[in-house]
Amino acid sequence: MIHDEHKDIVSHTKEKMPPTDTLFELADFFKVFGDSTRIRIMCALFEQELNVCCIADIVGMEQSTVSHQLRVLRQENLVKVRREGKQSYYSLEDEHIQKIFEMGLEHILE
Amino acid sequence: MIHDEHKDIVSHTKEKMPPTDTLFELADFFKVFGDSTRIRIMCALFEQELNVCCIADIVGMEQSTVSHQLRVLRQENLVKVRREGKQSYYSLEDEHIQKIFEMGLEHILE
DNA sequence: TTATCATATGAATATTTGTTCATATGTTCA
DNA sequence: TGAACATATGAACAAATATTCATATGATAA
Repeated sequence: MIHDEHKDIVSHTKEKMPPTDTLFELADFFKVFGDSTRIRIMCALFEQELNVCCIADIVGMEQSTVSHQLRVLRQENLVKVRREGKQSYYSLEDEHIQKIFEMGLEHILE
Repeated sequence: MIHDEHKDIVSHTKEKMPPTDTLFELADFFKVFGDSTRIRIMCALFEQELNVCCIADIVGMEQSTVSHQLRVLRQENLVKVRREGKQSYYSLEDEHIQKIFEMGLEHILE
C-alpha cells in the first residue's frame, strides 16, 4: 500500500507520463533494436544500401532469416526497399536510427 | 551467392562494422527498452526517484513483477537503488536513457 | 515458354521472456 | 524477540520470438 506522503508524487507522475498507448508503441519500436541479427543488419546498412544476399553474407545467417527480419524492420519503418531486376536493395529509412544506435553504443562502452 | 561486383562492398562493410560481441551487447541493451513495463518504469523515474510500491501503483502491475523488472534494469545499469529503512528507492543511472527515450519518441511520433 | 536466380513467406520448432504465486529476506518498532 | 511491512527471488506457466526448412512468388534471359 502507498504511504500518504507519496500519494501526491504518484498522481503527479501519472499525469506527467505520456499516454500508455504511446509507451507501448515506444516499447515495440525499441524491441526492433533488441535483436542481434537486426542490429547487425541495420549496422551493415549504415554504409550503403545492400541487397538481401549481401546482407545474409555479412551477418552470416540464412537468406530466409534475413528476409524475415527485414520484414520486421520494414514494418517499423526502419528500412526501405528498392527493386532492381531480381534483387531487392535495402537501405535505412532515416538517420534517427544511426543516432539511436550511437547513443546505445556510448552507453555500453562506458 | 554473391555477385563479383558486390564482393568489395561486402568485405568493406564487414571491416567497418563494430566487433560482433559489441553488437550483441548493444542488442541486449536495447532489449531492455523493448518491454512496455520497463519503459513505463523508466518513464516514471524521469521525474524523481520512487520506491517499489509507488512504481507498481503507477504502472499498474504486481509488486513482484516490478521487482523482477527492476532487477533487469539494474543488471544493465539503467537504474540504481538506495535503501531507506524498509523501502528501496530507485532512480535512473544517467541521462543517456532519457535521451534515447526521446529519440525513440520522435521517431514514432512522425 | 522454360530454366534459373533472388527474394518472400508459411509452418514447425526451440528458445527466450514476462507474469504470477508463494515464500524468503531484510528492516523497523513494540 | 516477535509482529508487521517492504522488497526480492525461485519455480511454474503462458506467450512471444527467432530460426530453419520447404516452397511460393517474381524477374530475367535463353
